[in-house]
Amino acid sequence: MVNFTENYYIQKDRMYVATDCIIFGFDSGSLKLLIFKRRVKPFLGEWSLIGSFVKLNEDVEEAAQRVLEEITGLKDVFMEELKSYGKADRDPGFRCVSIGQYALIRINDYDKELVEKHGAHWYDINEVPNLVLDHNQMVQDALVRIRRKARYKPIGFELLPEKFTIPQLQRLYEAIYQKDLDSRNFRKKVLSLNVLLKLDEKDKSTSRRGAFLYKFENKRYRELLTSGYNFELS
Amino acid sequence: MVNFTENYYIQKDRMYVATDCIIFGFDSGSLKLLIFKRRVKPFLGEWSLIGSFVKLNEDVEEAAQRVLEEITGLKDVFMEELKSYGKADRDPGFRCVSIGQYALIRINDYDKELVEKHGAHWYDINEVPNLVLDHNQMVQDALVRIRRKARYKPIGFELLPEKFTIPQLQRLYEAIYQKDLDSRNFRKKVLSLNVLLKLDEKDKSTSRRGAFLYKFENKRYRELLTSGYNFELS
DNA sequence: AGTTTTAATGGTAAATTTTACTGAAAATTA
DNA sequence: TAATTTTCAGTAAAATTTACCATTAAAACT
Repeated sequence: MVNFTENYYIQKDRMYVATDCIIFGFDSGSLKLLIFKRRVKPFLGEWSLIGSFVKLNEDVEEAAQRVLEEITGLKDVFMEELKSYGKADRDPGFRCVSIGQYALIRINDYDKELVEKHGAHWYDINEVPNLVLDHNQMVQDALVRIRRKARYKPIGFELLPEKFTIPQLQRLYEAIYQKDLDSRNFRKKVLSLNVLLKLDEKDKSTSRRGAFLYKFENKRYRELLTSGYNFELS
Repeated sequence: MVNFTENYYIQKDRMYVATDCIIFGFDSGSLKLLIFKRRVKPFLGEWSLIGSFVKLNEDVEEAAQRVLEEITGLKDVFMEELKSYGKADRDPGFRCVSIGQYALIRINDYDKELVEKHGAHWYDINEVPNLVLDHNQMVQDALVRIRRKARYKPIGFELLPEKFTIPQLQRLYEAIYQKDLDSRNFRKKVLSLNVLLKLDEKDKSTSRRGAFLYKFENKRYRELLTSGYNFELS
């Protein structure tokens, strides 16, 4: 919510706008959330999402991208607004409306040192500890959102490396939907969407036989969209 | 966005939060939007959504309900957050983040005099004039949202009178999805959802034969939800 | 070298859902 | 009482989803 390292001088009779990032990754078959141990008061030592005030001359979206880059070293991360959190009493110190934004990142791309420097930790989505303020609510809302959105927009690919196998993709969707999928039916369905490019390479890290690698063809997807196509993967 | 009748003294070096309401109704087979001719500077005489600053001691949601009640006389209207509009330069006068909220109202319930007193007008969704600031964008975003959401949540009923006929419901969905639906298939589908209660009354205002009236059973719907049911109406 | 093991694939048949379509019933108007 | 209009019921074809079996490719283990 509020990053006091920025040394703002807070005034009680003013409205502030902040943004908080709900950062998701995918690893070892489950969704992960990146959270931070606060190093400043208030809430020193407690777990929290990462966030910042929105500056007067800065777009809300810019603020979120700025925070995310400071923490992960990544630019142009997939990020979308979740919703605003606008209860008058949500922050006991002063009045602040926070705009929640969820980010999907490829968990191996980020700058590990940078992340550790900020006291961050990846938590399995089912083991997230208590967070400050309404941050647990934000996480739950974000999960509901991506579970819905993954059905009709290809956001899942933001969580995978550029090259991935069908079984990997399936494990991702199983983690998102929290249910097992039939591998043959999943393959049939996803390939029928016509947005995956099969490569000549195999990934042999997880199986003996090895599985073919694929790429998501964003350009193709956008073209199809213009002619009434709709992505659907449940 | 900003209601200057409230006589705020705006300061350039501060952040403000406002809320704007995208108010939808349904009448004569099409979706309508309630907009206002501004009676104060700036943008005097131009069309605009209705909105207000969010007060320091007020939830964002409360602010929206307050505005809506001032204008339509209605309390407890169905309203949900759309998204925030946070571009730094969106308002030329000062820095203001607006939280867009869309409301669905039963078009005959509102207080006509009150609405007229505020210089308001219902516009067909396809004939909305130029609005101030980014308000046209808000309307478009809200339309996309309800077109999506109507598929999986029973929000449509918020736009109809408590008692409605199946053909009425169908015309509503046709207006939302902008495509014709087969009446027999629509009826079959909607009745199979098990959330409509058939009444003994008929509505004869639109046809000779008269069509049976139905009610949406919210309680039933909520019960079904708890056991893995999902509403879907396309 | 051959057998076992394990995950990745290709395929097919049953079950379910969606789509397309015809016609009768109920009331009003002429 | 005939014509008109809108509601509403049922069924067959088409498409999609689901539930399975079988084969393949490569590594691991005799």
